[in-house]
Amino acid sequence: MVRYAHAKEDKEARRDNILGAALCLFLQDTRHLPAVASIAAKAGLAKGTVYLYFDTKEQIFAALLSREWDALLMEVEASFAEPFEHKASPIARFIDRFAKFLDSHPYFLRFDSIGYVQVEANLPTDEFWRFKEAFASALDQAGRTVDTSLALSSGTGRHLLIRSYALARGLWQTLDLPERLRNDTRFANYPLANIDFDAELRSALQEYWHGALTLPV
Amino acid sequence: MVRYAHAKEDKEARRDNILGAALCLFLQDTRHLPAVASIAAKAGLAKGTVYLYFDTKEQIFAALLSREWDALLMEVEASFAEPFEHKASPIARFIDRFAKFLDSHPYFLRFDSIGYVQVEANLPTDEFWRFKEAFASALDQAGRTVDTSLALSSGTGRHLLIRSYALARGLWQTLDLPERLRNDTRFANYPLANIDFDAELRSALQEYWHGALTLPV
Amino acid sequence: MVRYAHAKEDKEARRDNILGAALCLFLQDTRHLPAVASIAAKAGLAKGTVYLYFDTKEQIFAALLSREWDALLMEVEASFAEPFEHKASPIARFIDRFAKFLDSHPYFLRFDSIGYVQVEANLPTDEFWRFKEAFASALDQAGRTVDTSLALSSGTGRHLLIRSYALARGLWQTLDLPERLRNDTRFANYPLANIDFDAELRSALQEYWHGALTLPV
Amino acid sequence: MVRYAHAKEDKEARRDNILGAALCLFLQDTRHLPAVASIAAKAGLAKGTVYLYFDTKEQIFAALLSREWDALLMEVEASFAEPFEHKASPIARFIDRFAKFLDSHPYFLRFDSIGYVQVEANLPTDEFWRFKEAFASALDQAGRTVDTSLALSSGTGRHLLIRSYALARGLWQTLDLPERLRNDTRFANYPLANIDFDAELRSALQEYWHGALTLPV
DNA sequence: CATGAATGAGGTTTCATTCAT
DNA sequence: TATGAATGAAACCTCATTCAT
Repeated sequence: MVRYAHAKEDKEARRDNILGAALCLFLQDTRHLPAVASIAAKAGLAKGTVYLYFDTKEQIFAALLSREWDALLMEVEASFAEPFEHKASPIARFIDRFAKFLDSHPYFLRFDSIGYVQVEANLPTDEFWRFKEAFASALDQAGRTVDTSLALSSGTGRHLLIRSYALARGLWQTLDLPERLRNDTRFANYPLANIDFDAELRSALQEYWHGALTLPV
Repeated sequence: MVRYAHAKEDKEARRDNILGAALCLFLQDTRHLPAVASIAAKAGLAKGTVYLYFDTKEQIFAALLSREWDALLMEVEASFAEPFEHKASPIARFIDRFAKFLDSHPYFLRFDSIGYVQVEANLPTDEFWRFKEAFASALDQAGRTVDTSLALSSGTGRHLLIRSYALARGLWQTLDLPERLRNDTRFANYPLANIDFDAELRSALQEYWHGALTLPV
Repeated sequence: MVRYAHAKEDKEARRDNILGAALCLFLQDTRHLPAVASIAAKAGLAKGTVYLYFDTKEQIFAALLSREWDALLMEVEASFAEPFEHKASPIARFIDRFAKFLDSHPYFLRFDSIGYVQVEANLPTDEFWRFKEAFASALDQAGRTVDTSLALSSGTGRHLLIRSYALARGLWQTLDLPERLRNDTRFANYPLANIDFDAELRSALQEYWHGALTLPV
Repeated sequence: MVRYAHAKEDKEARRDNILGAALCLFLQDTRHLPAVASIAAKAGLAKGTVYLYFDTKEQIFAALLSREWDALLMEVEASFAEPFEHKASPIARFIDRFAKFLDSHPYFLRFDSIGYVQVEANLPTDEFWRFKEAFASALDQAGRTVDTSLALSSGTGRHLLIRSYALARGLWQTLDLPERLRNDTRFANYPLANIDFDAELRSALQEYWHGALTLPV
């Protein structure tokens, strides 16, 4: 990493560096947004430098969220856009990939959950709309892909995706418990502690998609 | 309201008073937990008085959440426990009551969302488990009522309820936007702004329950 | 203990009760004055009741201190006033009794030390002077007894006592460490932790009295 | 004073500045540790700035105490280490310098007294040990200088110093009265109010050292 | 571009004391 | 006399952000 990021590519590298540091710290305590000071320290930068790349603390996390959302929606599109294989229906493929994505990005749902509360609440208005519109349009596009793939009426795919994600997010928040309480003796007795998120999600999605596609109008 | 709440009923009234003030303030800015100072002011009390009734700021909100959860789960149980009327299946009745409850308690989902982040993260450990266990056991009971009503295998009802609520919570967080942005001109152009939460939720629940009950094992 | 202390003797018993509770709590954390609430609880009374017997929190501790001072100075007087035994000089007897008293009243020096800072600082003026004058006159009297016993010029005995006590108090503060740090591993390595207060005090007093009585004017 | 203390020397100046402000405020009410807010105000800084230089309020006062202790013990060492002059024995020189130091640092004994109660009780454990060990080792060194100068057996010097200081501290606490009471009419009648601390200390030290060095073992 | 010192609002909690009951 | 609910002034500390260097 250069010391003075004058070139555009160096700047982007530095920006990524900051994002990486923020993510890393967030993973250590997923109910709190890490302090700017600690992000800077982790990135090997001074506090002020972080503010050369982001206007606001929340902007950092909004950027991270956007990045993750893009990745997820690309995954979704791929599930439906890829050439048909006759053994796997695109829906089963979608559920599998969706669940795998969330499983391999354990911070995503935590992040999004905290994002609803902490990030959206403090994001400067402009930034907020940019963030939301990026999300909405990526979602639209993925929804259209679903429509095409499954020959649904326009807009149905988007609904399906929104609800699928709603299920995932809602389940997560119901089942997740703060790390610091995992060692507590009472944890073992907590009935919801033994539910496996991944299995639960797959099962819920199957039920939901089955219902959505078979329910008479 | 008496000045000195000596009698047990007066104490409860005061406690409720504080909870009411907290809720009222929360509704004005649903992404932040109001400060204790403002809760006290709203309730017409001194800051210290609030701490006579609650040990911790988070305890106030945990109490509010518990109270809401109890009300919701009682509603759910009622949907399934009441004598069968042949025109409405218990499921349709459940969906209707569930949606109505959330519609008439607009803060509930916001509250629960912020609760996941702010309340759980800072609640003293003991209080946390009391809170969680109350939730889990009320949920268990409601789940059993569903099992009985629909003649399901044990534990299925609880799953159905968890997923129903997950859907509600997840949808809410996807569709909700901070009040302060409702007046923004860009709001009108935001595609997800025009989706009606109540309708969306009912539709999603119908799809889900239909799927859950018809999906071959 | 009666419920309503109307009779004078009942009142005094209640007052003593409060003093006892205060002392007991103080012994558990000798660097902080216990809270009035905890004193009341320990005494089985309501907070307000304590204020029927003492105007101020500090008054409680001033009363305790006075009581201890009286006991100590009586002990001192006894050392010098008792009939001569030829094997023990009154000085050796004084040192022994003085050290024993402090050893068996472990809270005295702690109390007095904290008293200098916390009690005197907040005692209402009138109360303060009553407290100080009681001390000064008891001291005077004891000093005169020393003068008589040792045939010293007037006022010398008081000096000797003041300085003896100064040595005790100063040594205590130098050697004492907060309880919470006694378990710390670093405690073992702290050179002053191994000095025995009682032995140190006896030795210091012997040196001092020897010097005071032999130093040529 | 520069506005931004980047250079090391500027930082030290600022630190000293804060210490000075703390000391100044302490002198105005020697029984209470001043609030951080007032220290900051006095130093012309924001509250947060103070916390850039000290982790804790108590650390400020521990630093002041350490500084004073170093100065005092250097003075002590100098008394004994300087080349012999035949008119003044090192002991007389020590007593003179010691008394002068305390006379010209009127806050030292007050500070140390309040330190015993307020600082030690609340200092974070690590900081506490650093503080105590600095004291113990400076004391050890000074004690060794005394040993050498007076040809005493090892460890005797330290004892002599501890007891000398105990005498000073104890006398101070016995004779000192809160400023606010100096104007009180009753002050004039208080017998201990007329005792001059400096004279009393010198006399007590002479007696003690004479005794310590002449007492047969 | 990079730094990191300075800012200061903001928030929680404690507790001596009062006073209606 | 006894109670204990109510008070509200402190006090400490954090941290996002600014800005002189």
